[in-house]
Amino acid sequence: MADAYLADTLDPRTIVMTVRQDVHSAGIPVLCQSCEARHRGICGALDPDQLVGLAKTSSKHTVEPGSELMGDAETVDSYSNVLSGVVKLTKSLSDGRQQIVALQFAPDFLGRPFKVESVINAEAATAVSLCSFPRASVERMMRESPDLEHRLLKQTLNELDDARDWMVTLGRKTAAEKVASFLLMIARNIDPTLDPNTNPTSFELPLTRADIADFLGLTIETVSRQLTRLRTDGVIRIDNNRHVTVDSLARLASRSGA
Amino acid sequence: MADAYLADTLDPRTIVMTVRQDVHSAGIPVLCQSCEARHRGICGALDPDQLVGLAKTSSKHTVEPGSELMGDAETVDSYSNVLSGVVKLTKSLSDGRQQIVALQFAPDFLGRPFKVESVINAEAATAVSLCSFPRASVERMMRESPDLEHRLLKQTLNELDDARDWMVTLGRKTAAEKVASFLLMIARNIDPTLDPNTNPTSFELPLTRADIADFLGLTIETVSRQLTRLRTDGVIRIDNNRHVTVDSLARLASRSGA
DNA sequence: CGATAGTTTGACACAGCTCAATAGGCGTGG
DNA sequence: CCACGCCTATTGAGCTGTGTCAAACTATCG
Repeated sequence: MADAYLADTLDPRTIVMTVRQDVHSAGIPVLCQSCEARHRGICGALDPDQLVGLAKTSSKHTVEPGSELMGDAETVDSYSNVLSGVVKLTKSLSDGRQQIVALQFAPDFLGRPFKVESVINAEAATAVSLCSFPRASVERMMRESPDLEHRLLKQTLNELDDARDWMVTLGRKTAAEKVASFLLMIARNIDPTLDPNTNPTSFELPLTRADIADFLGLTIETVSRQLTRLRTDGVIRIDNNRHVTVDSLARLASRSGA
Repeated sequence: MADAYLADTLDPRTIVMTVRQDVHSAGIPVLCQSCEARHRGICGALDPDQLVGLAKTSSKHTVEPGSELMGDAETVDSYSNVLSGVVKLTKSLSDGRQQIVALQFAPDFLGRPFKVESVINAEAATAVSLCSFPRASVERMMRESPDLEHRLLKQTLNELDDARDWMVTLGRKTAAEKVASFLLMIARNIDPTLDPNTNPTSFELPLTRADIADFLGLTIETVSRQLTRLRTDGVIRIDNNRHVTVDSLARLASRSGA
């Protein structure tokens, strides 16, 4: 969580270009140059000048799995982009029952604008690297750049679509279908370019069994039983509890209820 | 879903005002004057000139319970504001299992911008009155008025919060808690000014038992049993299957698991 | 190599589902 | 005004998928 951000922006390469507003990486802070969020994420809405401004107060850092990123009922004082890893957003009932309401992957924007208090918990599911901005900077940028708000609206609409898709999974699918849906969703998010016909695929599960249960509205035991069922039926292979190989995505999809 | 919208906007009263950009209802189309959406909804983002422009192509109309407002995989060519009544948004699995993923009340904006196809179904749960705009008009307004997009972002963020709250209900609550949560949610949405201490409260259920079941991820029978249980326990009273009276909202809330 | 955290497996219980019958609300027509 | 039929809601009886509790297994790491 160091604040060594000025170092990067003072790098000589930052000011290599002479022509302003040039084609591509002209005038772009080094901090941002190889950043995925600049292309697919919300930073893509900013021009080089704005990026330089934002980069002055932003910082990259990496956190351990399990770290709290945003506490329930805590005041939110910064926003972040997820650069790598997986963040889980959770909500809890007073008696401790928990539900994961979303997973965030790179280059998602993390934080809830226009609300001082958050009733959601954000926690690193895996090792996560983030690029964080002070709340005030983001809100100023948003006022200056309608395109930034536009991108945020688009991401929010996508998250809303995802949330509603997941509501169907939670409300209407069987345990077996839930687990298959989960694996499918992970496969697609870990490798967004994944072609349904590209078989086999393999990936690391970013969540423990307990997390998967909290995401699917099931118990650990039921998740485990359904995974072994998929394994014994030859739909997936599992190594080291975390590494999953799917021979036929279509076969997995046919078990997901969609 | 008739296209008789010009009738209203040609009404002479529409062009009564002479002073432009004036304090309050100056220059505001009659169509909009007593419209809740102009105050609490997204139309509040528009100045009188813009309102006049939008009103030219907009139309109020009323539909019967059960009418489809937006078909699965149908091309969306208009957006609407809900002026009264309740719209249910549903999603279905291929074998017919259904989940209601949201209810929309006045003055919600109805439609999914930036996507030509919708994978969601919208259906009138009660009699519904709408104010509809051609897709193109709304999108032009959005480009012209960042504040409009800002309001849309805010509504979308609220809907996302609602969806995630409901995910907890679907994934982690018992049948009894689900039904109590549902009644509480309806009570709050029918009368948004509802003070938790204002007792008793009473309202019409906008949904059939089947709809409630689809919203809660339960069966009709379970919903019915839980309602009778709440009734025999004296938490609610039910007349004519639809009219519910809650003597103590706090007592209902304590059964909702929140 | 033991300790710890995560996972799997088994036996059993129970919440909620299924199927079936009954009851109530409401409009239509006699 | 009642009789009928239709649709919706309730109630009952039994079943089953998923939860609960407990024990065994496995991976990882000091």
